[in-house]
Amino acid sequence: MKRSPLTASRDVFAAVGDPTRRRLLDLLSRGELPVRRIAAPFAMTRPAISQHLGILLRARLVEVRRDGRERYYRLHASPLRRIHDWVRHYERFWKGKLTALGDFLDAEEKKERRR
Amino acid sequence: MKRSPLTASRDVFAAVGDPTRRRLLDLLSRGELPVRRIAAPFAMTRPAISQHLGILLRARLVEVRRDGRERYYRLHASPLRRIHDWVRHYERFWKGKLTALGDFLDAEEKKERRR
DNA sequence: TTGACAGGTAAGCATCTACTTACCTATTCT
DNA sequence: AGAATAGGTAAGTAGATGCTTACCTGTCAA
Repeated sequence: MKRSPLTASRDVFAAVGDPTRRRLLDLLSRGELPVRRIAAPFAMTRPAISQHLGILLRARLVEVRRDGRERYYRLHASPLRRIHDWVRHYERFWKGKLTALGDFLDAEEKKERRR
Repeated sequence: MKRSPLTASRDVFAAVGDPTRRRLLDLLSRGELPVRRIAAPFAMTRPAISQHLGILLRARLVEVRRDGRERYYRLHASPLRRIHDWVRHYERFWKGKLTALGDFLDAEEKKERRR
């Protein structure tokens, strides 16, 4: 699978694949914040946070609002819907409702393969 | 955020962050398959697929069963629950139910900050 | 207007990642 | 037994990632 240099910037899955960025979203789910405030609880420099925010921005997971010299970032959760929908497909598997059917299908497929 | 060399191996989010691995899970959701069958539809060599399966295995997203010289991989969806739970937390945001409250909280926080 | 603050951005670096090819072991088929 | 098949694993590589420091612009306050 080709991965252009900006994959994580666009792909919600990749964007959320990083634990720091997940923490950022969690933090922003409490309400909008200026960068300085966002960066404070993290053990990394502000530019690093800025870069993570840039990735979240390009994945449309956050929005910015300028106010004087500050930039307030706020959560924009809707792209997470894509992940939600994808995972939801698998819900039936871990809920066990499909175990029997799954096994049945597996067996059927094995028969198929033998032909 | 420190990332040991095997991060993706353990972290479900990272494991699922890769599009190829997502496709693998989708494929396996139809039933178990031997590696050769799994690799067929992918435009990449079998060892590459083997490595991806290794990562999914360490993330406990798949299980293997040996049968002669073949190894049947099958989906083990339950770790996806973690992602589901995490995303579900944000559901209320994109459903818009919290927009008004969100704005209210933002406003409150701004007042707070001004003090 | 000069300095301090907010924050984006470039350059550089160490490491990780997603592949490849080459090779090895276990099993089955003749 | 010997060849073919299934598939794991090592080593190498190009490029992506996650940081850092250095620097720049825009805004506010004295």
